[in-house]
Amino acid sequence: MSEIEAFVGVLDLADMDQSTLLYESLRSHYLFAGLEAGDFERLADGVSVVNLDKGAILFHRGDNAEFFYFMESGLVELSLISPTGDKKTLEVIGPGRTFGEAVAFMRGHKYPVTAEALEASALCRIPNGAYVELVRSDSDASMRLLADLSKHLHDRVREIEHLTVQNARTRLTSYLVDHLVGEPVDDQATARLDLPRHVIASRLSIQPETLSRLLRNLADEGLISIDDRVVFIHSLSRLRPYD
Amino acid sequence: MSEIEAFVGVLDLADMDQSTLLYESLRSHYLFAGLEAGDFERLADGVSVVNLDKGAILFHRGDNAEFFYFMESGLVELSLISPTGDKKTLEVIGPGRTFGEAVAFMRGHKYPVTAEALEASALCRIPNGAYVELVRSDSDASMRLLADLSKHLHDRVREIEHLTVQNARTRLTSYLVDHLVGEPVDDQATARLDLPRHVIASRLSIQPETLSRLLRNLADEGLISIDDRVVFIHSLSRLRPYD
DNA sequence: GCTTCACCTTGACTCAGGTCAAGGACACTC
DNA sequence: GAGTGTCCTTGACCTGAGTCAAGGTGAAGC
Repeated sequence: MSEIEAFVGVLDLADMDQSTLLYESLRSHYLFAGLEAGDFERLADGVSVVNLDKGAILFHRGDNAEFFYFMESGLVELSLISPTGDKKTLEVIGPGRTFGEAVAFMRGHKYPVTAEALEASALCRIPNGAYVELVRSDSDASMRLLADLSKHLHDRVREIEHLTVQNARTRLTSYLVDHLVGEPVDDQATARLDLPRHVIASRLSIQPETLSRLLRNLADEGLISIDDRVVFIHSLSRLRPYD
Repeated sequence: MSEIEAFVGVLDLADMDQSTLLYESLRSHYLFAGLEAGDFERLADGVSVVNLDKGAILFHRGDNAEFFYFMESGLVELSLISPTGDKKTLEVIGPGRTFGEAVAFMRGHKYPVTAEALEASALCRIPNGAYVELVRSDSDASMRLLADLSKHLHDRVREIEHLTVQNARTRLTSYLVDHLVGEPVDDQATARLDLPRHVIASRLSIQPETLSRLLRNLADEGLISIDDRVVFIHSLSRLRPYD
């Protein structure tokens, strides 16, 4: 499929109201969060929305890299295609994530991968030049960006740690102590489960059934009491023996 | 093993002739290649060479991060270690690569991982402070660092996806096709398991016993043949049916 | 009142992968 | 050549968490 067919539509972000969800989600991404309001406005003027049909190719490996992208909805696959036609999928990008920004920071480069929509998708197309100039010209902004990126990197490392060296029960107790309401008093505290149970389960990478059972176990062991969304922790130190 | 035992020797890079291989290989690394000669010289003045014995710990998770490192020779493993002693290998760094550079920009400046030499290794130790100053004043250098961190971030996200959506067998087959020697011919290929089995197991977040069994299963099913470190893949397409 | 529907819990069963324990294959040293 | 240590494999068994299926509960709508 050619690049032309790929674009179902490209429209100007400048048309959109600043209060739109799209504008807000772009603004809050770590690549943009550290920018001054005025700078972000100017950048947004150059941003377009790209709609892709399923199977559409956004760019090929070797194409000149003039834009990077922020996913609004859908799924885009980044892959390598060997001379023999074999495809190696490197990454699948979902909503809220960006791709191509590493290439943007290296000047005058070509995309090292091919990007194809796995389903109908909507993306923000951000011009490399404008973005990089913005960051380059403001050393404070670039320092903030470096700090943000390192923080994200660190967060991901912690997430990997949760998934590997920790089990489901430990992930749950960590979640509980991360969601305390108010200050702990005398080793006791209260946590609120504001999200629906199945969403919490998903964030902890477990099934809703398992979440339910784990909470019950903790309650049976006398570590917590549960009243609907409110969890009373009888002993913080017994709940998380290490840490 | 204590940090003291770890250092077989630390010597000053400034003593070295600029024509030495070590100087040249550091100079040509991505993060330093674009620096002005004078800037690089000043940075190199603060750089030392560290020699590690096999098994030596370079730093522990939580140690103050005052340096980042460039690998001259050997192998260093970056890992997470749980309170119960379980280890998860995040990355194995070989010659020509750097590690720890992201930490310089993190709050707290603590290493989020533990670094251990898998074999006798030689590294350049680069002071964070000097490098951060350089990056602050040199927008080209900061762009390169941003590109570097973006790539690392994407790697971590990919790892998280592997851990959550894939099972141990799929992670292993992915690992195999990621470590092919030469080009696949006629749907057949050869992979090399260069790392010790227990390190591969840890990278895949499984136990060595499980790795051993999975390899045996694949061999029993006729998908691969194993000869020590070399794995012959009889059919790439059958090995990874989806993808 | 009675439905309906979303959300949660519970029990019974399954299975991938971990744990424990034993032993084989080398490489080193003495 | 015997002894020792490291690395890997194998077998037997165990367990944490997923799956499937059957309710329970409460809110919203009729």
